[in-house]
Order: sequence, then C-alpha cells, then structure tokens
Amino acid sequence: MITKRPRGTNDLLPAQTSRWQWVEEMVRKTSSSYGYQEIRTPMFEHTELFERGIGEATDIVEKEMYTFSDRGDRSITLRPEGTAPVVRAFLENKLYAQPLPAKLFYMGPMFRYERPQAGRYRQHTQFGVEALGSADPALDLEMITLPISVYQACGLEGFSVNINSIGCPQCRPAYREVLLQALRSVEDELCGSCRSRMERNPLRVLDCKVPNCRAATANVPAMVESLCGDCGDHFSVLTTLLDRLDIAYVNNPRLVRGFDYYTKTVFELTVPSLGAQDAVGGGGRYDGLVEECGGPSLPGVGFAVGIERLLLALEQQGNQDFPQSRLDGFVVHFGGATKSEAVALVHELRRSGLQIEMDYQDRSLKAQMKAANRLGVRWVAILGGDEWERRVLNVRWMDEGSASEVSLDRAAEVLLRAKEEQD
RNA sequence: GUGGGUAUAGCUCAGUAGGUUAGAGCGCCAGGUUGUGGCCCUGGAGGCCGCCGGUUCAAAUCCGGUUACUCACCCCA
Repeated sequence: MITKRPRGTNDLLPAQTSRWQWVEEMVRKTSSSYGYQEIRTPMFEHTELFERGIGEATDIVEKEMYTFSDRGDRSITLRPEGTAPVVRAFLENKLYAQPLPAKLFYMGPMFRYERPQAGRYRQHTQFGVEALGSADPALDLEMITLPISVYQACGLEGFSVNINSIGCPQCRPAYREVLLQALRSVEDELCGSCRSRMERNPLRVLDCKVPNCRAATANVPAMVESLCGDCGDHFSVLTTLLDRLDIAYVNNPRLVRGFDYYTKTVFELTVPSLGAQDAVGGGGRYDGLVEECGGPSLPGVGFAVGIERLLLALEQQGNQDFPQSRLDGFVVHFGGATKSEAVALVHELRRSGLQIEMDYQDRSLKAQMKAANRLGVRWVAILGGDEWERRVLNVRWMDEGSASEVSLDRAAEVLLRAKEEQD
C-alpha cells in the first residue's frame, strides 16, 4: 500500500518536530562545549566495512543489516551504527595527520532490520561521539559525562550509569577460559541459548536475563578481577575520575556489549522506566578498531545516544522544556476587494519579522476568528471595507479580549513593538 | 526469526444468546449573531466494520487463513 510507511519507520509530524529540533540543539551545544566537531558521513557504506568493523559473529552483521546490491553490483549496507563509518572517514581523509585526538560527533539515522517494539525501530536516530588517537582514560570519562550533560540539558531524570571493563586481547582470552570453566560447573542450570552461547561467546552468558541463569552465574569470577596491568590501571583511573567528579555509577560486571570491537571500558546509560529497551546511551573503548579497518594502530573511544528513546523518556516524564513557537498574528479579511489588501498586509508584516497567518478559503468572520483562536495567535487584525476606507486595522488582542485601532501605515511598526514588549 | 494482544468515523472507543438504515465523545464544516474567538445550542459531512475465504436464510459479531499494528524474547540506541 503506497499510503503505508515501511515497518519500523516513523513520520515526525509538525507537533513533534519542535521538540526534536530543541533536543538537536542541546546535543550540538553540549558537544561543542566539550570540544567535539560535527562529521557527516554517508547513510550507506560498503557492506564489508560493517562486517569487518562490527564483527562477523555479531547479531547486527548476522541478521540485522539492510544489505542490497546496487546497479553496479556492489554490496551496499544502510549504516546500522555510526562508529565504523566515522573510523572509515577518519582514515580515508587522513585525519590522523592532524592533531590527535580527533574529536568528532555525528547525528543521523541508523538502520537495523529488527522486529519493532517500544523504543526500537528499523530506522532510528543516533547521536554519537568518537575520540580517536588517544588512550587517555580522561576521554573515557568524557564519553560518560558528555551524554549525561546532554540529558541534564534536556531535563531528563532517573537515568543510571553502568560501567565495566572487558579487558583487551592480552587479558581477555585468559578470563574467557576461567569463565568457561566456571560456567561448565553450572551448565545444566543454564537456559538453552546460554548453553549454545557458552562456546561462541561466553561473556554473553553474563548478561542473560533469565532468572535461573542469573542465579547460576551469581558467583562466577568477574572480568575486572582478571584484567592485565594496563587494563586494570586504566579502569581504576577512570573510576577515580568518576568519583572525583561525583558521578554516580554502578560497577556492573555483567555488562557486556554486542560489538566485537570493544576493549577495556564499556558503559551503558539506562532509564529503567522505559521498559524492555531502556538503554538511552552506551559505548566504550575500541583500541583495535582503527587498525582492524586498515589504519595505523590508534586507540579510540566513543558512545551513541538513541534520540527516539531520549524523547520517549522525556515525554514519559511530562517534560515541556522545549520552546513552543507561537504565531504573532492572524489577518482577517472579508473576501472581495479586501482580500488583495490583506495579502499585501500579510506580506509586509512577515517581512518585518512577524509570524503571520491568514485565511485562504474566504470563510466567514466567525470562522476566521475561530481559526485564529485555534492557532493561538496573540492578536487578530481585522481588515474589512470599513477599516480599509479609514486606513486602519481593528486589532483584537486575543489573550485580553480587548480591541484597538492601529493606523494601516504604521501597523508593522506598532505590532512589532508590541511583540518586543511582550518578549 | 519466535510468542502474546489488538484491528469499527480524522482521533479515543462502544456495539456477541448472529437479525431492518452500525453508534457515542472529541475533532472538522456550517448556522444560531448578513462585522468579532473561547462557553452554549442546532444541523451537516465523514465508515470497503483490516483483507480473503468458510458456516448460515442472515456475519462487525462464529470459524480458518492472511496482513498490519502493538508488546515481549533475541539483541541493541
């Protein structure tokens, strides 16, 4: 059906776009105050970038990508996430030759072929930040404090911060063995999917939500206890910094993220009241990704925030902080001769900087007044034959219910001043 | 991909012992006031009862299938 949007997509109607624009403004302001600059990459990339970058064995690559062949027989994929494309652009444009770290942010649609549910869509919008070329834990810290600053700028309440470290290629294999051994001893208490996960990616068993699995794995050793010296130091510097800034967080040894490229720090920001899909932001460090993508051996760290989920949480909390735009005035005419005069007046008022609306259907005075009332204008200027002859406007101030006459020649000036006085 | 719920007017929803022209509130349009909004009153427009098939003299209502929406699983923003 041509009047039906594809599953998992959304139309943003005028009633919602002012809130969106306001959130986008908070995102841009906050990002630049942290020294990040916007980068815009294509909405599609060569499929290989995501296969290599995110990892062949991840859910995204295995079953969630919008992949198709273009007319030149190239395999193309609508981007399912933002980090790999940013890394690609960083390498292609040789940004590593400029002062490091490169501090970049992006905002735009991402695509994943999933069954939609509350807070999950096939096209959704992510705001993300990447810092490339430095291993400093102070940047890991920024990846947590920056989204928090965005939330606070938007007035979001009730979110919590979970952090963990999943080590690096030096220490993770050893932990994997330790974990696997511990899991084997409780294997028959685990659910079916956990048993199959054990061999492929035992870390995933840790974030299974099945109560029995959680109970069975309650006492398995945590990754943080097996970190190598470098990873351990990195993590403790980060937690020290978080404490120093009085950022409340939860050490969550079960936090494991679904992308292969993460190393060391991983974190998630959640709003529990959102329901099943409660992560409004998440990210981590990816010290091997740049090299994996064919670039120099440079570390990186980043995060992404789901704008739809943020908006969902704000609406749920009844947040009305965004500016509601209000039309200044409505020009009423009586059709016939006054119509063209009204059109000219509307044009002049708009050019003077006022937001003006009028009737386009030659409706009755009453209907026009009603329409103006619904639009919520400050005033209605009536231009009938009577007024036109006397070169005046009959201005009705809608909030007060009062009326006054304004000379037609000075209308723009007077109405503009009235607006400035009210603001 | 799997499971549950739902599908009647623009919106929110009534409407099953199957039975004339399928209803309400809100919204929209018009009139009540041939030049003054909100409140009130009156009238009007607007429905393939998701779609296909079956049962029946008769289906919005019962049965089967299908599609869409929705919530959840998996996983993620």
